[in-house]
Parts: sequence; C-alpha cells; structure tokens
Amino acid sequence: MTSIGKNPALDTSSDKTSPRRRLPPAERERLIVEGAVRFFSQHGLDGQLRDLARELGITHTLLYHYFPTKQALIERVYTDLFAARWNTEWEGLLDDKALDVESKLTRFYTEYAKLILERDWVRVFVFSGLSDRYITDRYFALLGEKLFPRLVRESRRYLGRPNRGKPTARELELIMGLHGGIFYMGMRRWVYGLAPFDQQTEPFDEVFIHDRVRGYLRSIEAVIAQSAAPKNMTLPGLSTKENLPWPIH
Amino acid sequence: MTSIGKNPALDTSSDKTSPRRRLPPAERERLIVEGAVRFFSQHGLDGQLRDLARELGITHTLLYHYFPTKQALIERVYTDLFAARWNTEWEGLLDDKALDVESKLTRFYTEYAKLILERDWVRVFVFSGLSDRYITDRYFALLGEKLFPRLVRESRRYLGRPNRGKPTARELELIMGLHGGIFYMGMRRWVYGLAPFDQQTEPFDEVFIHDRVRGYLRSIEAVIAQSAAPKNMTLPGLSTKENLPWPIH
DNA sequence: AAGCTTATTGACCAAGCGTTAAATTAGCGT
DNA sequence: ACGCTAATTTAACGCTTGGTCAATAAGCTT
Repeated sequence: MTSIGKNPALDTSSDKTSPRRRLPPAERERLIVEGAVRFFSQHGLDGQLRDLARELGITHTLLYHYFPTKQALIERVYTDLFAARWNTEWEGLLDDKALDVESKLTRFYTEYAKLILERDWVRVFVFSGLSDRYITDRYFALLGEKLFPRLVRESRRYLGRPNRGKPTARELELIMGLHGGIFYMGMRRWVYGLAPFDQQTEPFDEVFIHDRVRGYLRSIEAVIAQSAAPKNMTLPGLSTKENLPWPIH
Repeated sequence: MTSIGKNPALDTSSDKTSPRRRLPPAERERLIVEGAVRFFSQHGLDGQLRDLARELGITHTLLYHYFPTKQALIERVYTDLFAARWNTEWEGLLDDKALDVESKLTRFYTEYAKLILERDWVRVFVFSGLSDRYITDRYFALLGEKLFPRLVRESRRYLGRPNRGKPTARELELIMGLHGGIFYMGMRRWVYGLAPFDQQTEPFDEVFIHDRVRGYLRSIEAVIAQSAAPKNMTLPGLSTKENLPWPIH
C-alpha cells in the first residue's frame, strides 16, 4: 500500500552501519514518542536528549525537527501515557447496582491494574511525583473525582450503611490502603526491581487482586463497622476534615 | 568550653553579607552532610553541587575539601540516613511470646513508621529505587532477613498454624500489602504531596497504623485461613516459589 | 602583635547540556 | 533519469556541570 511497506527501516534500532534513513514524518514521530516513553521511564525526565537520540539511532537535533523543545516532547509523553487512559466504562462498572461489591471491586482493580502496573506508567508517575508533580497532581484530581467517591459509596453499601456525609479520614485511609497496596505491587516490580518476571507473561495475578479486595472488605468490617476505635483519637494534619487530600463531592 | 561557644556562625544559613566563616572541620562537615540529606532528598541524587553549596552558604569547592568526590558525599548521605537505623530491639519485640500478635504488630509498625515515613527517608529511598537501587537492594535484603520472616511467623501464629515450610507467594503478597500500605502513607505525603500537615505535629497517626494492622489480620483470616482460593490459580513470574523476591530462612 | 595552620575562595578546565542554523541527501513525483 | 522537497545530519554557540589548584584570610598559639 503505502511506502512503509517497502521501507527497510522498520526495525526500531537496527545495525549501526545504517546510513541516513528517511522516514515519513508520522512514522518517525511515532518512533520518537515511543522511544521517549521508554527512555524517560528509565532515566527520568532529566534524561539527556543525546542519549535518547542515540537509542533511536538518530541525531539529537532531529528531535528538534519534530518537537520545538524538550519540554514539548515531555508533554507529549505525558499525554500519550496518562491522558485518555482512564476508561469511562469503569465508572459504569462501579455504578452497576446489579453487581455485588466484592465482584465489582475485583473486576475494576483487575482491569485498572493492567494500566497502573505497567512499567512505564509506574516509573514516569513516580518520577513526576518526585519532581514537579505535574502528572500526579492532575491524576489524583481525576481519581478524587471519578474513583474515590465511588469506592466510598460502595464500601458503605457493603457495610449496609447509607451513603451520607463526607467520608471520614478513617474511611479514606482504609481506601488508600487498598489503592496503595495495589500500586505498591508496581513499585516493587518497577522501582525496587524485587519481582522479576517475564515481560511476556501477565504483569500481575488476578488472584492477588482478589485477595486484596477481599482483605479490604474484611478490614472495613473490622475497623469501621464494629467501630472499635478509641474514643479520643487524634487526627492531626492529614485528617482534618477541612483539609482532605482530594476533593470529594 | 570549646571555641564553638563563641563562634558566631552557628545559624545554618545566615545573612548573605557574611564574610568568610571559618568553622571547625567537624562542625562544617556535619553541616554539609545535614544539608546534603535535605538537598538530595529534594532534588534527587543528580542535584548539582553548586546548588547545594549555595544553600549551605559556601562555595562548591569547599565540598571537595571534605569529600573527594560527589559520590563520596552521596555515600555518606546513604550511611547517615539508612545505616544503623534499624532498631534491633524491634526483633525482640516481634519475638516476644508474651505479646499477642495484634499488639506487637501495631507497636512495631507504630515505631517503624516514625522512621520510614520521614520526609528525607522516603524520598531518598524512592530516588534510589528509580536510579541504581543502591539503597533499596541493601535495605530489602535487610527486611528479608530481619522482618518478613517474623511477620510470616506471627501471621501463622495468629491463625493458629504451625510455622512450617516456606511462605507461599500468597502469604508474602498479603504481607507486602500491609507493609506497602503503610509505606504508601509516606509516598502520599512526601512524593505526591497529597497530605499537607504541619511538620511540627506527629508525622502519622497511630490509630491509622492500628487500623492497618487489624485490617491485615482480618485479611489473612478471610483469605488464607478460610482458603477460599480457586483451585487452579496461576502464579506466574513473581510467584514461582524458587524465585522469591527476597531470601527467606 | 606576630606567625602559622588550614579553612575557604576565585579562576579555570574539559566535558556535556539544550538549542539554533546551515549544509546534505534520501526518496518522491514527473 | 531528473529535480525538488524536506528529512536528516554536521557544525557551532552559550551555558552549566563535576572537578582541580593556587591564592587568600580566619582564628588559634605564642
């Protein structure tokens, strides 16, 4: 069909004796962005453009032909990695009144984990958190709007309680325990390098996700439903109801 | 007593009109290391020595008078932040047969959290994980030897089971859910900046730790004791018993 | 008050950075 | 086969970096 078919330079990084290869701009741009995602997730957003170009088999000045500045390239990486990857169908799944809580939470986090336990996703996310938080701020704003309120509602439904009033600091802490515990699986793999596994296999185990969800539901039964908390618990800083870490509607 | 008493340059960073201040070497070295911990935890281990020196109110060449190379300074930071901060008394606490499991786990993690939820600790730890893992590898080796086997044993004791055989992947996953959930509190505060609180107040709430421990114990009751797992669960990669993420004795 | 040790600094270097501009040349239409 | 467009490279600039070294001066001893 197109000229790509007979283009000999489709292998991402071929022999170094390869002379100047002239690719259609869309194709080259795609290669650059894909390479940049891998590269920045490996070396952080401070990685050097000359190194990225070397991995791509091009000169670093060619990058400036496609992206006017380094920041523009990073913005593009952000967009491709994090924008439009929140599946709105998940909201429908969590809102489905016909499903029991344990099933829907397990199904959601099983799907969600496929996204957030990905190597590039985890590392770029943490890199961003450590630097300017450009990604993480926007992303937690998204979760605070789309996800956490639904988790609060479903948790209350599971306990047979009405979904009334702002979530307490305790409810949020327990939810973050579930969410963080799952994200921590990605941290162990892609930041600490503790869980070596073949990249070809499924990057996580659904059984573990199910265990986490069940464990969470038993947790809130034990902690919130039975309400066995000491009376005069102090809630400094984080816990002041006026100063919640994310907006709740 | 010493000359420090009348030394006018004890305030960490005073007016910029200050001329050359001549400090006793031990004092200057202490200031440098303390400043380096703060600086590297903020800007990462790739932070520029000139910026660090500016924060310290000295020139960057003076750093080379105390540390022959940048890596030597980083090594010193590693040592001060992570070495000899594991309290061996914690092992005795976890081994105490007179204490019930819930109490000892809560007491341990309450103490432990004071260490690992510290700002500099969390950030340098994650920075290291993202780069060369120099710290994290050594630290998880420590935990795999001193902590995790004890958590496995206490968890089995809680369930009334004998402490026999290697921990299963499932047991370890649940333990990492507890451990990661607590560490995630530090991530939220010091990486994502989601939990603003006054640095003067206690950096965490013991009640939340207690909730996490209780939740974990209810989790393993629900997941392991009742053994409600599907029969043909697959354990790819991470879960192969020969390839555990840390050594277990 | 003088002298001396050494903590501290200013000037400097080679390498590497992001970025710009001009020179090449690959591969298409004709 | 030819020529032209533009994808790609070569060359270069200004700036910053980690690191070196000789010059300076702070504060102790006498």
